[in-house]
Amino acid sequence: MARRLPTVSDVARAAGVSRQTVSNVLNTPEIVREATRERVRAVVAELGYRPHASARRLRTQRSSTIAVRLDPFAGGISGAVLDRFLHALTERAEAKGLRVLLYTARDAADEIRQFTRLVDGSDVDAFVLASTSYGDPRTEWLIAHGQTFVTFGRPWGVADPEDLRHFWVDVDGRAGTRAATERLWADGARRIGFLGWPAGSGTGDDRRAGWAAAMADAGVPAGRLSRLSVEAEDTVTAGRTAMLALLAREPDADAVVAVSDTVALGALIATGGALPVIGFDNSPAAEAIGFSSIDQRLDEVAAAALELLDVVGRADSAGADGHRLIAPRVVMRAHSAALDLLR
Amino acid sequence: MARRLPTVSDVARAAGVSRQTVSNVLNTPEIVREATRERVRAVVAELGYRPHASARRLRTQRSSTIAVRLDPFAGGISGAVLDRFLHALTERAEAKGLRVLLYTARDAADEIRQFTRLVDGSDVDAFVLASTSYGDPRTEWLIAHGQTFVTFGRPWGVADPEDLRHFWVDVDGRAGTRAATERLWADGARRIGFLGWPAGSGTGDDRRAGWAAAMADAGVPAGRLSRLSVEAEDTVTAGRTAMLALLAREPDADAVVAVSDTVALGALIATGGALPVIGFDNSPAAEAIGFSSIDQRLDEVAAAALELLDVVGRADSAGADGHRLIAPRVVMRAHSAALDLLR
DNA sequence: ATGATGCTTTGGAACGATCAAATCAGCGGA
DNA sequence: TCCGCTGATTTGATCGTTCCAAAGCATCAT
Repeated sequence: MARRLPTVSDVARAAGVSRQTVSNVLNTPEIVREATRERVRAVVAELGYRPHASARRLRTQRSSTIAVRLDPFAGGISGAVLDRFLHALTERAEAKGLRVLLYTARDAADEIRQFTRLVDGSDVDAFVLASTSYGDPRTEWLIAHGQTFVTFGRPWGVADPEDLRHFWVDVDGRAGTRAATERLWADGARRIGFLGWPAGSGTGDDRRAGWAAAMADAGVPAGRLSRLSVEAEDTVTAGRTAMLALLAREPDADAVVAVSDTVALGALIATGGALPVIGFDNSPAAEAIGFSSIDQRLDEVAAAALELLDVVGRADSAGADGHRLIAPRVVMRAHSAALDLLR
Repeated sequence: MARRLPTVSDVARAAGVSRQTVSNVLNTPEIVREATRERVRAVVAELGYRPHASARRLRTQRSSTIAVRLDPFAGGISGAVLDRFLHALTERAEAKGLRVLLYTARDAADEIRQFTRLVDGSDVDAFVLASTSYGDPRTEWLIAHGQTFVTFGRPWGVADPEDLRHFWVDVDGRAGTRAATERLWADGARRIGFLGWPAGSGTGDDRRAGWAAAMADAGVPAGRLSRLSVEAEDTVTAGRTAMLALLAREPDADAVVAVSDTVALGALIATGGALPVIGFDNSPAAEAIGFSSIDQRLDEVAAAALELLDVVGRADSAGADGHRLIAPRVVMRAHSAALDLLR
């Protein structure tokens, strides 16, 4: 095999034009006369010509590649969220002619070392980061070094979340739990509990706020609200314990919104599936076991992230806003046979 | 920012040698005199020089990049297996100075289209494929086009699995279920059932064979064996149904080995956690809920895959054998609180 | 006719690295 | 002394693409 691949010169010769014209047909077709354009295109198709990616990158000094960190396996039932995001991102990126390069890192310092490696080798021209933390050194490094990047996750706790040097996409957790709560209310539930993470995590607080807002709008007094909300770490057992605590405090609770599928599963086990529970993440476990959950619409998130990178890339990004909030979707599931068996 | 990156010429000038010598220090240090080598290395470190990846690729016609397909999200509890493999692979690849590029494809034809795209653009110089099927057109294409690749998964049903044009790594499912069965036997179980996929899938049959072998070795007669084995599709509900069928046929079954964690979860739900069940994949769900499972040791698999690519790359690969079977490990878990609650 | 105008096309150079062949220095043997 | 040999280093060419400046060439107004 190993046939020699046709080059732009081969195409040019076969089409009776110059190299540059071929290049123009590929990159800026509008400046080439129609007849020439068609002829060149025909030859390209016939020879099966494909531009040599590395040569192009060398010349243009851009790589058309975005780097994504593949996190150390997060564990837990919802661990797959990032992987699903990654999948959606890859698919969208392909459609835009972008490559997705992976890297891993043990900690932030290690990750910054990777940044230098990838940037210095001109391997990538943008980064997509997930799960940013408070005062993240990674984003600071990227900003300081003028790198293009977008994060999946708001920069919680930063003074100016609208800072245009930091582009981000996130899921509107608040809207999600709000919608879930309203859905349960519409279905007749009146004492809807919330199992959330301990206060202090931006994401967790945001999700709790959505539930609280929906309940308040429905006229539930604040005093009752605070009794209906229980905190739990993100494990199945903690979810179970929290659910039991909730029932002890409010025996007539008639539905629950949980901050994650993991916690939701704990709640389901505690009640034997007697109460409707809506989790968060729409994880494989939720699907397999058959309970309702809030879907993050990672496909939309990925699309938005790439759109933002487009914007970042262009010089005229001054006017555009640098972030997107994606509204999640509540996926209701009838209790499955498997779930009934929990009883 | 956007400082100009130092090139090999800059280093050469600063070190008072020629470009080529710098290149030699980097690629074939042994042919450079010690004193020169050290001097160049010092300058490299001082200037923070890093070779421009695309330029090198253009010249050498190799990319130091391997492509991995990110499958359309498989769904189901065990869906994360591939993602974990991917993570392990990325980590190992980094250590070897390889980049990992992702791509997606809807079907085999689409995937072959991706092959051409990646190969023609000289983007990658090896492929890692997962979950190969019988008479896989993808591997045939890769062989026909002289591409370097390794598969995670045996070429089931191929005439000569030792075919040296097809390198593969796989998990020894048979050894895994065998070990699991022996473990249960050692713990006192005597009527150990097996919940497997319908006959015909190489992987599923292999896993069943391990259980059957262990049971036969322990002296269980063939007639009883066939009654202890039940088939189930890979869903929680099918697992539950199969478990009920097994119990109807053999009411005194006292333990179960399942072909996957999904099926295992169904079995657990059916029995309320009364019988010990060992699943396969050691998925997040197994960890979260707390039941035993067979771990595929994806880290080993990834390392082996990269080793094989090394071998493939070298010309002297004639002597080496072209595959690796990784023995999985049984992870026993005490019944967790969550599991007890299933009761 | 002439030159200005706008659109297409062209040849040469450059991107940053490595390959292949040439050069150079040092050394032993004839 | 001169030649050949070995090992270390340098020079020139090249990979495939796009950028740049300028040339070609109709068309149109002067």
